[in-house]
Amino acid sequence: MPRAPQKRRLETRAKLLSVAEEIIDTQGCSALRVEDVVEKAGVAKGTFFSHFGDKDGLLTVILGARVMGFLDEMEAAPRPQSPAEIADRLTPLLNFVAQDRVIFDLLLRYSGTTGAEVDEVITQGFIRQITMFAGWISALQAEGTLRADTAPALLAEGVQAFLNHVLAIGFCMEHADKRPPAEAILPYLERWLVR
Amino acid sequence: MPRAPQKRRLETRAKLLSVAEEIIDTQGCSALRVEDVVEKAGVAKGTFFSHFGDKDGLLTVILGARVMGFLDEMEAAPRPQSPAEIADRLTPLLNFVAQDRVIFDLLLRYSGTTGAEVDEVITQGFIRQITMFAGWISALQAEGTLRADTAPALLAEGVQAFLNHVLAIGFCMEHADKRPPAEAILPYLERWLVR
DNA sequence: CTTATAAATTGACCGCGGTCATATTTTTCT
DNA sequence: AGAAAAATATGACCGCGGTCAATTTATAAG
Repeated sequence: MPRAPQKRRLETRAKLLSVAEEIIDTQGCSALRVEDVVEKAGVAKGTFFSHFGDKDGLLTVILGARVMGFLDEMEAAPRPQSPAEIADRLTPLLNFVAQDRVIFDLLLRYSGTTGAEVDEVITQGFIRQITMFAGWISALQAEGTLRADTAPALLAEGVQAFLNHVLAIGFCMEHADKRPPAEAILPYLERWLVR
Repeated sequence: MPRAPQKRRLETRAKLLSVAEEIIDTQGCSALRVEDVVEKAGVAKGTFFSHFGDKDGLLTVILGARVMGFLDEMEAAPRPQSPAEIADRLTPLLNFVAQDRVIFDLLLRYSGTTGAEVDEVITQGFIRQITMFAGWISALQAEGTLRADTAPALLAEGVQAFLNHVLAIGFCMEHADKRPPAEAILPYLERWLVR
């Protein structure tokens, strides 16, 4: 079994993460360059890759943590009572993902990982998200608000599909259709969740 | 206005395209390297980029043409009479896109471009595809087969969303769930298109 | 035919993600 | 404490997409 990491390693990792987060917060994910990170952190390039595998590995850790934060908020808020309220709950997460194509691309790459590799933060996030959707839907089905002819799991997957769809659309028309994604998704939810 | 390209330029372009297509057919899109293409075509690197802008530009031309071929087939076939038959019509295109992540990623990047830049082949392909879906749906609504409470355009967009969803899922679970995408999409179509 | 002008091509060069044999530091063992 | 072993860090190096000032080739003008 692998030995616990030494203090030095944890410090190096923390340094790399904090430098990277600062760059992301000030310049966005697209501007993140590994060479900048290692230079500002005062470590060698190889060290970066021994910690995170590749650039996506770093992004996975940082973005995964942020996604988890949004999921915490969603779970803390009262359960939505309608498609419109579901769209409301999604707003912060959608705006976060919509702000940068790099975020969307990275999340999408993991958006179907429901099986193996559950160690990945992002995978856990997706499972949690789908589970949460299914919980919302299931409760609303019981109250008679949503269609009851379809399993909550399938409906939840569909919500995920629409979510990715409006995000993808948003990235394509650079300036046209400035409608926020949470608004764009509503027509789909109303048609998909209500019978 | 720009002058017509010279014969030499057309030959160079054709050579680059044929070499690239051969590599794609034998080794797949992921294995396509610009340096290989220019070497096999006997042309300098800069020439490649003066023709296609970037690597994606080349892929756009080649994959766009192939997608158009699939759309031709779909339009030639008799109009589908049910969600299951819609899934049938989608099968060749879905299998094509599902064969390589690079194809999926590239198509997705253009999948919402309905406004400007209509000169792009892929954009035209998407518009054509959505229009075709809407046509199918509209006809089936008139026959009473599909739900008539929702505009064909919105239903067609939803089909597109599910299509991308099952493809994304397919790429995530490397080996598990070997179900072909056309089969995976059916439950969604039945719930989305029928009331 | 010669010269000016535009089109097409060239290849040295750069940026940046990623690798790996080597060096340094920390831990373990006697 | 000192030696062996394991963990960590290093930086020269590579692959490959992409750039651009300079060169060659084709077309138009005199």
